[in-house]
Amino acid sequence: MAGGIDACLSCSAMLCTRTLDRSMDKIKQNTLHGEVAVRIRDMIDAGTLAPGSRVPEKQLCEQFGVSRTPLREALKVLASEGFVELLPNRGARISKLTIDTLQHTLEVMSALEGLSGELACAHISDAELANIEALHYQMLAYYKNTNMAEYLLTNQQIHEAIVVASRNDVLIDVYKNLNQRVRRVRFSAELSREYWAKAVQDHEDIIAALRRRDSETLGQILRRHLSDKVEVSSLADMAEPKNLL
Amino acid sequence: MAGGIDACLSCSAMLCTRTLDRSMDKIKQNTLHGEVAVRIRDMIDAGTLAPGSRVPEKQLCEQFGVSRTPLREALKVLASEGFVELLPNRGARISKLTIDTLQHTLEVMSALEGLSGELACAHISDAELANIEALHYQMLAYYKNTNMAEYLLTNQQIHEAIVVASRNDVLIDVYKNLNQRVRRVRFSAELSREYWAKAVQDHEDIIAALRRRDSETLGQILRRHLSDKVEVSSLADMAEPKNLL
DNA sequence: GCTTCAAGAACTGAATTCAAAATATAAAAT
DNA sequence: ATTTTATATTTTGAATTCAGTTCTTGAAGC
Repeated sequence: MAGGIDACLSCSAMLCTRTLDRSMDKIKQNTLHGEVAVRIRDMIDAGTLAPGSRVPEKQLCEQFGVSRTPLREALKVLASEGFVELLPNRGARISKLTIDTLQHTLEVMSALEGLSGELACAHISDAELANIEALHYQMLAYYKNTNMAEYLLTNQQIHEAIVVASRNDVLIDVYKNLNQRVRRVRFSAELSREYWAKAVQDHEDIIAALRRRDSETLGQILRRHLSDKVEVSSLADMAEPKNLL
Repeated sequence: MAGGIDACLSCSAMLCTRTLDRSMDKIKQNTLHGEVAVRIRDMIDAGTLAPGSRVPEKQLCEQFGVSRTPLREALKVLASEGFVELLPNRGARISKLTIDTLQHTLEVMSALEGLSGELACAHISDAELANIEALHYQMLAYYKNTNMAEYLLTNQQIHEAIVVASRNDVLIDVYKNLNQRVRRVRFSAELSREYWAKAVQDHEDIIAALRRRDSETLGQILRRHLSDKVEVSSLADMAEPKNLL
């Protein structure tokens, strides 16, 4: 059981390597503190740094081979992103991801995806649409095979492609950040048969609206799509029990 | 002319003291780098640090009476928030706020306000609604008196109150951050008579929908309200000419 | 006069140092 | 035996230091 969860988490980390995060890397300059921040985020996702535990500065410095200065710079940034909390004179602690915060984050992401959909209808290229259609059929295949890990990955890629098609850099940036925050639990979700079927139907509608460039409809669907997930799916499974405040 | 702009900018800085920013301060711990970040943000808003110019580390250290360590920590955070850009081996530069970025930011804020409206209908208390109604009538008075500065201030307070009423902390946090990013130009906007009348009508509808707890309608209005502003108002006046890329 | 290059000064990024605070350990008292 | 107090150790926050880079200045060459 624990092994299964671990496997799933590392898969979710891998996913991000394959999708939005790395595709943005062209712009991103390689600062030392930035690299450290990436590593720490990954360790949080992987569970190597447990939510609620203190950040062992010295140990991480040795592990990364850097001094405390860039590490602490990274911690300030991670704090402003919500990954850690700064405790006065007690360093930093890994943030817990409560069900409330998860719900709130997915609500905001829904709103952003809704906007993405509207904007994407105005800006998407034929090539991008074709790519999304291809991902869609691939996803349907995974659904039919009950391959949930690959389904979730492809599903995520579709949503990211729509966000990118919005051509709104602020939107892309904020969405990416929020997605990172919930990464550690999103891909450990166990979808119920019922919900899964509903999500797939949503995606059929999403593709149809996108083909028609029907921004109104696409916006509506996407604003509900993720929020529904929060309500319908086994939310309790997504945020680890120990993370409930 | 320059004096007038300065006055307006300092007013916009003051505004934030009176509204969302400080009301959140209960939670916020006073870290040194955090204080420095606040000061630098204010200096950017006030124009003391000009967009496009390099950040004078040494000078600011002397001015704030701190060493470079906390200052540089603040700069990393400000970079992740988009206020400055980090140039490898060349320190930090104050970000320019282009018209595109402004437009993109207001679009995202619109989407967030739309969600706020929907959530506020479900969660708003009678006291909060009464407060918003009071602000609304106050704002109408400023409109009739053609007092644009106070109008914009009160307008902002209404929108913030709705966002807070959403009871979604992630939403409040992201909105606050985006609002900060555009603070420096938002309150220097010159509204046309025509647009101004339209905005006021929107607000009548907003209050009405809020009273009815009509989340559908309120969401729709709010999703358009700010975006319209972008299209209708004198956008060119909002982003300083020198900020156009 | 203008450009090119070199030496020095200033600045940046990151490691190190140091004082203050927190934590752990050990001794004393109940 | 348990709690309290005192001391030592560790950790944190921030200043300082230092190597490497960029910028400035001025002389040499075209």
